[in-house]
Amino acid sequence: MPAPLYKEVREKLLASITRGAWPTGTALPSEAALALEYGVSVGTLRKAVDELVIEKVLLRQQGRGTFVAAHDVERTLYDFFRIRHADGVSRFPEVETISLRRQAVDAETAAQLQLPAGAKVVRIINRLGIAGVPVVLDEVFLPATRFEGLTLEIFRQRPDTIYHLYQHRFGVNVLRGEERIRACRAGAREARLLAISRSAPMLEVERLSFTYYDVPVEWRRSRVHTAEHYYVSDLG
Amino acid sequence: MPAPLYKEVREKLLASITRGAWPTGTALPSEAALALEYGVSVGTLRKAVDELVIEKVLLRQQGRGTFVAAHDVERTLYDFFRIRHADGVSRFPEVETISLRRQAVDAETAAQLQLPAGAKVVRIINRLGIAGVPVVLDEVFLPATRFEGLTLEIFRQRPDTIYHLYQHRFGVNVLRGEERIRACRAGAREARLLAISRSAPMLEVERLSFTYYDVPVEWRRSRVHTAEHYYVSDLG
DNA sequence: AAGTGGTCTAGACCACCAT
DNA sequence: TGGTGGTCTAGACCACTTA
Repeated sequence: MPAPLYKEVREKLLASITRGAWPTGTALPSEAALALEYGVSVGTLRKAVDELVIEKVLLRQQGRGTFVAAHDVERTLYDFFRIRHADGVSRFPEVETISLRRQAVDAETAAQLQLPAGAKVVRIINRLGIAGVPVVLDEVFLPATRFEGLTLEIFRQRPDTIYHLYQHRFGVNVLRGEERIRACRAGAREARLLAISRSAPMLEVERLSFTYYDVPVEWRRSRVHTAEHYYVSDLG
Repeated sequence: MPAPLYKEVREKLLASITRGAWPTGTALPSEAALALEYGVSVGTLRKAVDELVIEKVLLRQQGRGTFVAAHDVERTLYDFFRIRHADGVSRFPEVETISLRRQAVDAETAAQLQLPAGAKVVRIINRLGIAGVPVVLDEVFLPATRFEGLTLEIFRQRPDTIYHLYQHRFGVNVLRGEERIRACRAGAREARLLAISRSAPMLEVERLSFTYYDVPVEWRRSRVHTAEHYYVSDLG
């Protein structure tokens, strides 16, 4: 047999989830019911669910059920925001959206997002502050086809995190990302918007984010002023 | 019952491993034998081993056995070396050890390594090159008591990686690390040893590494020149 | 009390490795 | 061929949540 049974079950579950069989935040049928439906034992069904829980596609709660995971503040703060104040405390940043507009994709972004030349992207510029101090300048690129109808108004008035907005409004579930970091100098724009001196050393962080099946859905380039902050990364 | 049975079995296994019951690289008794010894079912024993495999304390090989994991080049390259050439290819760095000496610990390092004031540390300075180009200047601090007998000779003549040396010569198994990254400017030393201009922007990477039970065993501060290289990090 | 996920068991069979 | 880990099953019982 090429693939183990629990891998096949995992695939069926994932297919159902991406198809929208169970909307974000709702409960799946019980493990016993799913095992019966797929014609496998509960143990095998659980092994399939285990994997999706590790990938944060599903969320188990003892006594309550198994749910399609929803992006919330904790997920964003712990998994997708790697900047800490020098005191070590993890705080949620204040996001101030400066602009949002649609434009033709540039070559670099097209390559990262696997878009054809000439495709349209939504470009959003944000300034992030921590405890009132401006620290990050963000440039976000989204494939326009996946985010039709996204306006500055909607982006600014989201009640929760950016990735929660992607998920509940556009059905785009960001599961993981890859970041590349270089040192750079502040340019005129960073100096002005972050109130720092030109040519101050900064981090340039590029992020490519993926949804189900490793499809890229967001490309961003951030510049981080690390005088009173740092970027954290776990090894091992 | 406070802790599940498989957690207790995990603890017993980990205790035996740290006690040195099975030297690094050797095989444990079979799962059936261990289950019998601990008085649990094979399923429960496997669940305990599963966790230690995820933590990379143990290594399973179908048909051969379960082994105490040994640090090798792949582990170092994929888990503990986050610098890539701009072309995206992952290459193993050339390490050139510039100095090794013992000295009294400074306040910062003492706090990180949880050492008392006045304790001795081994301080090692390395220059790392990628494809012949010097890229990183490393300052490594080790608690002297754990690394008695470590000399420049031994450090330079290790056959394998630095963490493999720690493991097989001093019984120190590095399992995970935490890194903090800031932007900085090259100083006189970086400019001289990496052949770059003074005040060029660089990354300052601080790493605290841990062994079993989250005990810190190594503290290092690196400066990385990112003109032709970048640092990678995975999110999610 | 009923329903959910979490733990644990005992055993069968398969895939792989060494000899 | 014999021993190892990998998969899969069927069922019992426990812990937790909700009503």
